[in-house]
Amino acid sequence: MIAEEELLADLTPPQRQAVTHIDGPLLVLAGAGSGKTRVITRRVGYLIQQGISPGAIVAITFTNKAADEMSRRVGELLEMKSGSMPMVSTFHSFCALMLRIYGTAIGLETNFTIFDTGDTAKLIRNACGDTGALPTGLTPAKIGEFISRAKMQMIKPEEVSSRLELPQFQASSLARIYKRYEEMLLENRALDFDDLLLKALDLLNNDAAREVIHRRYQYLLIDEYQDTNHVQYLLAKRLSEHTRNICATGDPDQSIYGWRGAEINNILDFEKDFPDAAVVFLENNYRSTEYILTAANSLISNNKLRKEKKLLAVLEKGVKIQIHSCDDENEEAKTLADLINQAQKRGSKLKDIAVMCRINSLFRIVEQTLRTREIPYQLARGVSFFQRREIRDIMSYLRVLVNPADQVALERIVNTPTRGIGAQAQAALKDFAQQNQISLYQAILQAEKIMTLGKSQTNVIRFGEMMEQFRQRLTPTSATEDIVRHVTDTSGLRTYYKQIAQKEHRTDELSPEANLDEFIGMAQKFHQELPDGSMMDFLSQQSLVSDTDAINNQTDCVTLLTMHAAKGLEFEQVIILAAEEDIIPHMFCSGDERKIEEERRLFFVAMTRAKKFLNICYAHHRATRGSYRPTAPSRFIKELDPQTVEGLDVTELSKPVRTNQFIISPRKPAVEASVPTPAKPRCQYRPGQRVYHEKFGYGVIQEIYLSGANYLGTVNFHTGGLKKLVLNIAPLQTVKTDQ
DNA sequence: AGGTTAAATCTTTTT
DNA sequence: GATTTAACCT
Repeated sequence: MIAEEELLADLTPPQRQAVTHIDGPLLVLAGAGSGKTRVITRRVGYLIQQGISPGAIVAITFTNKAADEMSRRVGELLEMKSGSMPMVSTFHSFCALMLRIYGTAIGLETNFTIFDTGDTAKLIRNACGDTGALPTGLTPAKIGEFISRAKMQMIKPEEVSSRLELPQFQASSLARIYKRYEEMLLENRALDFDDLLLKALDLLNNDAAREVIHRRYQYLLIDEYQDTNHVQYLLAKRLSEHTRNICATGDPDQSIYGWRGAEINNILDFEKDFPDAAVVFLENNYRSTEYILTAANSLISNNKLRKEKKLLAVLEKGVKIQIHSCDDENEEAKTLADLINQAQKRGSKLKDIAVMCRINSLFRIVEQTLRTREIPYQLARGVSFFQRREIRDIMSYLRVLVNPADQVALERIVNTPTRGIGAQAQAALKDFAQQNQISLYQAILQAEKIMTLGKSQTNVIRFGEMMEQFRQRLTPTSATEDIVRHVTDTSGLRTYYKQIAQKEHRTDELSPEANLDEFIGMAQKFHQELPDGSMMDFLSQQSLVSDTDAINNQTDCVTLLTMHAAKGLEFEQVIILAAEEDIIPHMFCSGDERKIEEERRLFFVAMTRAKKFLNICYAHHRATRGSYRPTAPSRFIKELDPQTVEGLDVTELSKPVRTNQFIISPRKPAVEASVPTPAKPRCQYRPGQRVYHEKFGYGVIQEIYLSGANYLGTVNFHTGGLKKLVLNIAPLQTVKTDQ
């Protein structure tokens, strides 16, 4: 245990004030890069140093990665054994844990499965089938979002039409689907992400459970408080009401999850909720150089609904922000690769560079370019691994073992790999289950009684026996890793995917089988880190991973991430791509000033991740969803203090924001195809038109121009990219290009 | 009727 | 660009 002086030695007065505050509510308004993580870590250390039991402390972070990081730092600080560490976790993980331990108090089966968005969509699809209503124009995913929003506002199915403004024809069917969806969750013994929070709240409203939990946790810290939603707010109040020891840290200017129900007012009204709260402002920025901060300040000051505040620079002026104007997304990707090469020449490490984008889909071209230029990169997409077919398959097996009521998982694996239990057989099983009021799994175990199964009967019996055998292996003492390996090998999954790979003779490094092995590796790691952890805990952990969790700080490569995923991180150099209207701010905002302010905060978050170098790129044309369109630079570029930027052509910013017409590139004179040009060959095509080419398939014409006696044009093909073609004769003819 | 192919439609961010 | 729907062909 280290001495008090050591804990406080290198802190500024406000930091010290936050760290040494022990009892009663505390609000730390910490600007970007103001040493917030350090303050939280030290405060946890200080509390323990003052004799508070580590087990009485809960610190809530926004991601699991942040939780691990903080845990590590606290451990380092106090040189503690892992056994007596404070709880550091995300809201969702913490709630899941409470529910696993105390859930029986509110009648919850504690082996519940956690349903992710994919499972949820499946359930909604089924719920629509049952209620016989799929509202037109709504996808299961959309309905899922709607239900999630309703749940976070604690609106019950029967309150949908009265508490939400919806057209009547939608309200009633949505309410019906929502109701059925909730029933089905119950039947599956499953909780969705929202349920984790809601049931935890139920738990805290239960006198017996609350008393135990209150006795256990005496000090609550919540980071990124500006991004908590209403239910999390209620949880926070409940969790701290007995001691009033609540410490919230955050920054209203970094609230970027409003679309997910986060309420910025939680942090703005903290002092109303806790009138005796001590408030500490951390305004010195120790991360970024002055030019970057001045620019960030000038940007964010455009938000009208905001408390005036400034980030104060501590570091030197540094380098101005570089703006890069590019022709299209290909040139942008080239610029990016050049910037990275420059940084390498300068002596920077690749892992100190981040490439940020508003939307994931824009990374496709970037990835291609980085691969051809042989620049190693990592994409912050932790969840995508768990979306893969083979991973969902193996996880479904494990889920059924832990929770046989999990019908979504069971339906997935009953005929994967194919074992002669087809659609009719599955329907027969479901019929039998419904008639006898038993679960699908129980029906499978009673297959010998179901004559309607016909030829499939023996297959079903064999499947049931196999699953039961797996279940017997799953004892509290069995190693998770062994079960995962055993199931992968004996269920037939491995051979199934091996065969598929052979048939398609694909030899990519990320084969399904390799992914299965990687998953086994994850189970192994889990078992090493947590020898007492059960399969249930393993599955819980895997379903609550986030994109940011996948970021690896060890390997030396460029990190590609969305601006949202960048929250809480910092890099020596940040390169922002596609700073264009309709991308950031996203077209989804459509003039809604509050939404645009959130987009501005998002841009602010992205900028303030940079320590020394900040590059902002935009293109004049961009191919999105197959069609090639002109774009305009983001209004946020115009809002940056001109003194802090370099390479900006102001005239480009004053161009008309958007037209529906094709803008003719000044460098390659184009001819409007509709304008008759008498003595010249006729052109039957025009920009934006969809065309078919025998060799390249479908594509969209980008521009047309006259070259000698022929009309030439570039066409963006869905497969194969840009091609130059002769357009005045049909069919389209390819010409040689330098591309 | 079933299976293939063309056209139309929808595009954010994530625990 | 991906996915879903409509249309077409055998």
